[in-house]
Amino acid sequence: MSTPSEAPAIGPTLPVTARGQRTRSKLVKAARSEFERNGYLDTNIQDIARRAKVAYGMFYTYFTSKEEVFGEVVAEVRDQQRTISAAEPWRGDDPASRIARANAGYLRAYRECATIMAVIEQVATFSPRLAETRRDARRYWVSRSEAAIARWKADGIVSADVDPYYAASALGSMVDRSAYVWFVLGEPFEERAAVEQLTLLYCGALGITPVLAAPPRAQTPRSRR
Amino acid sequence: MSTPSEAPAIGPTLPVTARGQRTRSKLVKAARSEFERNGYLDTNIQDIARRAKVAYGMFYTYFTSKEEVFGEVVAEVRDQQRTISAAEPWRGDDPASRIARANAGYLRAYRECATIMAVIEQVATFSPRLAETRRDARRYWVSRSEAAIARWKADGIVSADVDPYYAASALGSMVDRSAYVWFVLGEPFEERAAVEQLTLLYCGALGITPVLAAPPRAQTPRSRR
Amino acid sequence: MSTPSEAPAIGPTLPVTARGQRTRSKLVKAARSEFERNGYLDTNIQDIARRAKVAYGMFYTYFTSKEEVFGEVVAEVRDQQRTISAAEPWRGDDPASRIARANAGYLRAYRECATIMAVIEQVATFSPRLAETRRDARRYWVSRSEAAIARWKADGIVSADVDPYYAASALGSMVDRSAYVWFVLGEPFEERAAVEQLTLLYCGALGITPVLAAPPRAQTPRSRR
Amino acid sequence: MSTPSEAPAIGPTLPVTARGQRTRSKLVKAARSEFERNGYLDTNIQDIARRAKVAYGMFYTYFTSKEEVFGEVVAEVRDQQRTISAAEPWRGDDPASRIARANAGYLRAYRECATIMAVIEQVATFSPRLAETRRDARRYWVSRSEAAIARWKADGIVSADVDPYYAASALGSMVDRSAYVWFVLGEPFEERAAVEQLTLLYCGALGITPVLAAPPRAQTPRSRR
DNA sequence: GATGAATGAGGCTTCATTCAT
DNA sequence: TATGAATGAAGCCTCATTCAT
Repeated sequence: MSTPSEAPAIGPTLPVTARGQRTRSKLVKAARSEFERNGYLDTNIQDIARRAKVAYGMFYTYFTSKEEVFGEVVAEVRDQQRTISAAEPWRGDDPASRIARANAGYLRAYRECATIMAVIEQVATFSPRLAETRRDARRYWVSRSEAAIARWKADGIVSADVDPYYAASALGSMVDRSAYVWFVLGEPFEERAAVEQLTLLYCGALGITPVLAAPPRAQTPRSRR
Repeated sequence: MSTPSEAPAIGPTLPVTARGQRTRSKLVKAARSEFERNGYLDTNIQDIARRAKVAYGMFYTYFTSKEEVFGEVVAEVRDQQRTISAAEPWRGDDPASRIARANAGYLRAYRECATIMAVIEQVATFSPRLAETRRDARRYWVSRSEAAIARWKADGIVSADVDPYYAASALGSMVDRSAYVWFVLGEPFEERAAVEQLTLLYCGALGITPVLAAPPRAQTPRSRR
Repeated sequence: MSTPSEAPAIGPTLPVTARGQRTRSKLVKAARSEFERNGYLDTNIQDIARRAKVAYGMFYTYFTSKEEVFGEVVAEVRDQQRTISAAEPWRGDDPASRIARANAGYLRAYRECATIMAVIEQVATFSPRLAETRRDARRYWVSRSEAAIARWKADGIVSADVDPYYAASALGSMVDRSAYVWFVLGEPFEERAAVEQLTLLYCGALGITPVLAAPPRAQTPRSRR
Repeated sequence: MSTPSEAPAIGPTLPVTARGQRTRSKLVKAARSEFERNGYLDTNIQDIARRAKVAYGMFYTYFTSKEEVFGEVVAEVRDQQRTISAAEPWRGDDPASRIARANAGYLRAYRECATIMAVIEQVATFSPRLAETRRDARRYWVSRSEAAIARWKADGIVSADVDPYYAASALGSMVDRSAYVWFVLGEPFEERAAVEQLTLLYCGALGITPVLAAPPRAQTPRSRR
């Protein structure tokens, strides 16, 4: 392994011609497919070029390294997920509704990108650069949750004992890790029930009394074990 | 040569003499150190042998591959953690006390092995074998928690809406991932407060009214960001 | 990494450009030279690349292993030998003439490739694949001889006691092994006399009365110890 | 590979004690078994020691190298074969009977040691030392045959055209190689018929009229092809 | 831009042989 | 003698990256 830390954030040259742009984007697509199929470590440049049906050397015309193209893929994934979770329908303004919507959106977005998420998780364990990126993303939504919780707490909706920072961090970990455990590790679950239970737990943890209409009882998936 | 045939392929054996045992354990220790220092991928056999101050080939006298020593290290870590969390003092028989004790033990054990835990997490992302091991371990404690929650639910201590399986899984993820985020990723936190808040969230999520004596208010760590 | 999965594993391909073709054939030539100089076992990839004046890794661009280039060399040798023995002038249609021509051609072809033949013999002792190839070649010419002998036998030219299969096999062995003993092991002989005597023995064994004009007496080589 | 040429012909020290002798001979026996099972190249010292149930280092107490122990095995094989072929019953004093007896004995001896003979053939292709040994043995029996043929020729029993040296060499090759082809390569044959046909061919080649009683017709083995 | 050949360092593994006990 | 641990050179193969055309 090696994680050069000084490479520019964007490839050698951005393509000028339309043909160049097409080639570059074929490479990104191919890279994503290969990463999804074989993981980061077992994917080599040859594989990517081959799948993109592009000459080997072409890769280095647009990217300086495997890590760089991976960065591109990650950015793409992030956009995709943002779009997906943004598409989650609004459910109401009360905390429970917001939490439910966030959880549903998160799981849905995760599901759509589960395969590549596994790889991102993998790379984050050895690439300082990607780890940093992920940490930044994490901090962003933790601080948003923290702010919301703090607000709710000030409003008396959230239990006074709750520390907004720890709560945001820990409950964020709960949702994020559950998605990984279910979608990536393949532990048994049923998505609708999962969202509902996560929301129930999340609200309960904060001391929020859900305004939800009586939800259907969760069905423990039978296939597990 | 060309056809190894269906060779017996007798791999490395456990050392017979005291000297051999010393050497082998020097290798395991060295391997752990190197893994902790450089991660799994950036550690090579040469490094391990060098640090153990034995000849290169010695490694293969006792292990067949890097993955194999790593397995040994993991087993060692597991034992170490079990010992640590078992040493956590008893706090009471009620659910909240048990939960608090489990969380405290878990975090403490994690803290002691944080560096190698990062590496284990890394390897689990690409080694099916280790991933399997981890999944087994996870299932074990999830099912234990599930059983406890189910019992409490039957006793009316836990909210009727809670599904024991999802709760065990998600709350387990919360604690486990929080430990990773704090100890490995280095996000700011203070252990005592963390235990307390995790417990609070865990209990709240289940709808348990803590029997805890009035706890000191959690201090949001200032150093965070 | 640990699981190459059921990878497509696209091996080396034939070079597309003229330059690549040149390099590839430099490698084959170099391989043959090295095999001839040091034998199969004592030739390593480094040697081949060095002699071809290309980078080490280049070898693996065109071949997967030493065994593979060797196969190429063997094919080349086979072609060369076929060409040589086909060039042997016609001597007549009678059995003795045909036998004489075949023997002369065989020895001549063997002589031209004696050094590499020694290596082929070597590899055939431990490479099942090459052994198979050789066995096939052997079966081919044994069955051709067998057919001829059977024909001659039917025509009353060959003794009735002779079994065509055994005769073809054993006399083939005689010629083949003699070539090895003389050209490879360096036992003393003189080629013209050798051809003549082999033919005499071959014909006599079959009970064929040679139509040959009175041949000059064979000269036992004096240099033999 | 490496074939040190200056090693002493006999191991470091010949064992003095009875126990030492037993150990040494266990090693030779084990070596032979391993060589037979895996060939020379794929047999390592560890295998030999393990099979002999003797400590690894013990090997070097009695032998300086793998090649040396192999030499020992070869000597043993040679003795065994000599014994076997000497046991072949006498058939008469005439050339045909002597030839028949020699061929029968040769094939029988070869059959008994076929597996190790394959290995000896293998090693002879890369070990100058063993090649030398074999060449000596070959020269010995070629010159014996040559002498016999010369005698028969002087007696007018063998055709005047035959050159005793070439005849001895070529017919020796025929028998020797046939044994290899049949016993080692596994080409189809039936031993009794093979001996008979070899003898027929051998005698015919020399122009000897066999005195043999009318032999049963050879049966071409049906399993071939 | 495009192509694919060329480079060579780096890591893994084996195993004959030597040595300490 | 016996034991088995220790040594380290040697070879194999991969692949990220650079270059010539």
